[in-house]
Amino acid sequence: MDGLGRFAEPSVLILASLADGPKHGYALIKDIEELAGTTLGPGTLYAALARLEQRQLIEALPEQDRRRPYRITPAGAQAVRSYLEDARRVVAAGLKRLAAFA
Amino acid sequence: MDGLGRFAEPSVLILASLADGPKHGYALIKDIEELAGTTLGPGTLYAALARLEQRQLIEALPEQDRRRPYRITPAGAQAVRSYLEDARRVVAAGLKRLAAFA
DNA sequence: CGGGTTATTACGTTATACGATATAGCGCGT
DNA sequence: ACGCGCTATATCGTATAACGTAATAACCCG
Repeated sequence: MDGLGRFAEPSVLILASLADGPKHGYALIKDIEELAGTTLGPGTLYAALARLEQRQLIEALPEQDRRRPYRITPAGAQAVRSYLEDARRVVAAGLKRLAAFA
Repeated sequence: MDGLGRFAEPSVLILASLADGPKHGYALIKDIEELAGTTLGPGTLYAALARLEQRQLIEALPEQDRRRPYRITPAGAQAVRSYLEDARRVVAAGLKRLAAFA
């Protein structure tokens, strides 16, 4: 393992993935692999989904086949947008400092 | 409180702050407030410092006055750099999706 | 009808974030 | 001299969450 993990806050990755359109759990795992290069285990993913639904940042859609799709809510989109904008600033500031680092 | 926290992984913020030059704990709190707009409590900060030192991503310098300064190691710089570069990609991808979101 | 893929749920361990609290030296005004 | 607020660090407890593993089951294809 590296010193630090990678950037992989599951809830953020899930919301970002759902901005694309509704997806069910398994599809999220696959999409996030492409989006972020991280594979979320089922424990991580479904626990995070439950928390996000509880906070009303996502909402469940009617089950189809064996799939439980989720959709991002306006509150969820808002939350992830401000998170990502904040992150962009911090990441830029951090990289700038590192560039100057001997 | 917002739905999600802000982007604030203490260890990343600490390493980014130390890229500027060695600092002791209290100075880190102040610097990170400006860098990221987050105030780390003492519990968060000193615990994170201990973990980072244990992983040799930072190293302690001799105590001066009542201050215990830390310096980032090459391994620490490397770790935070790859973390931030990864984060930059993911954040950009996420914001792109959100921009297309109705 | 058997094996791999899709899909979800449940469980246990470990890490960590974070607030609260404790301690103490220091500088300054009165 | 006294108290107050700021600097500075340490420690404890709790709640949350990440994550691996395993269990379950339906589906498709050969």
